[in-house]
Amino acid sequence: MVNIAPSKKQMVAEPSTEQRIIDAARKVFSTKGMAGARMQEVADEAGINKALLHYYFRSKQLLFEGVFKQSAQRQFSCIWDSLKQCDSLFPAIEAFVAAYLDRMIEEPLLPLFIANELNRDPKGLADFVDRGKESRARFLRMVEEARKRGEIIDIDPRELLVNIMALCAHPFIAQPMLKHIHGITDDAFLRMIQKRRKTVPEFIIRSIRA
Amino acid sequence: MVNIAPSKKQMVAEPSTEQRIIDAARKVFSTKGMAGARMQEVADEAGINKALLHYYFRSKQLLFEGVFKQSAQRQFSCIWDSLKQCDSLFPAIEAFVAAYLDRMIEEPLLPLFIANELNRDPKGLADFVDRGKESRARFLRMVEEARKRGEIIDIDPRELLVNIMALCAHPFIAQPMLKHIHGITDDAFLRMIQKRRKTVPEFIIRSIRA
DNA sequence: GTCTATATGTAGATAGAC
DNA sequence: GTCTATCTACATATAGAC
Repeated sequence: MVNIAPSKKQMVAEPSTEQRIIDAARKVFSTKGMAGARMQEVADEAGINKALLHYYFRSKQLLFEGVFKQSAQRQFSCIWDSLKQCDSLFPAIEAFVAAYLDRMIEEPLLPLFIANELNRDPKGLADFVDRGKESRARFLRMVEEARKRGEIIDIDPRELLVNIMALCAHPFIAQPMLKHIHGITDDAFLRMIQKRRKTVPEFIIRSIRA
Repeated sequence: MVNIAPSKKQMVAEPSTEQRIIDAARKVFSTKGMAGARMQEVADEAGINKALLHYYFRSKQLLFEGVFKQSAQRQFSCIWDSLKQCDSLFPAIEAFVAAYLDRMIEEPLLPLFIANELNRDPKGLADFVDRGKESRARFLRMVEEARKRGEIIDIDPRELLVNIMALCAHPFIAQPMLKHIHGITDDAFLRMIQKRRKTVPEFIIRSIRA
């Protein structure tokens, strides 16, 4: 009797077919985009065939939406929820940057993916973007109040927010260019991002502190 | 005799067919990407038919490369040439940002386009990216020397360069999101970018000045 | 140079056996 | 649930008339 852990329905086991499909699709759609992705490639990546893809998700469009909406939702909630416990500006900036970078480390291709999707169909993601509405408004108020109290210089709160997001997201969007220019590996890139968890908030706060 | 300016080979005239194709292709490829673009759409946009596209450019791939390499080359030379007359850091940053933003105003979809292309084929653009090699090295030295002279704080020159490019490029990459979030028009977006020609260098210099 | 008509390849989707 | 084989649609590309 060798089999000491019989059919307990995958206690240690490999992920389900559906999960394998989702993971494969995320990978392929992220690198190739919706139009460039091929169902055949998703199937190969998942170790199954095309027909089974259509059995689980009726069409390419539905597969895409399923995968993408899940990622986008997680993205926006991670980022904006990070502000909920903060009530002064500088800690809020630190928390926001940390949450943003941590999330991107999980899914480095997502920013480019989202940018493309929004470019292709600006209305399509309105729901997800709006999900963070209150947190964003609250952040803008925090900036405005800090400005009135004379803690920071005179800056348009929306412009500050754009700058923060730029400093977080752009290294990932330009990742291949950075790797080429600086001749670095995936590993060195990750270390650079880890450093930025500290340097980006410093950079921002230095430039707005009164 | 009404025709006072006869066949002087298009003095005022409309652009050549080839130029119309290039303009149309740039527009379609920029918005849809290589994979999502359709030759039929390029033809419609140029006011001709598909067969004529293949007469001028043998294949979709060649059309894409022609249009894209032209844009990318112009992009990198515009940006890096702006540094040539500068020999101190702060004016160099101002010139760089201005050149970057001006170029992007000309072709707002280009940053996203380049990011996608580099993601799809990291080797493909090596030549263009390397075109700015000396200017980039020179900029990094300027940062290093300013640091040694105590004019700026202790910062990794490459990280500073990433931050500058992020603050320039990202608003264009995230343009649809910004438009949605802030509920602004194309016109208001352009005004925001014009403001950034001034505010971005200020933002950067404030954060690095010793 | 510009067109209409057509050939060729390929990707998404389905049918049906196991 | 998973497979093989096939259908259908469409996009690139070509042939050939004008």
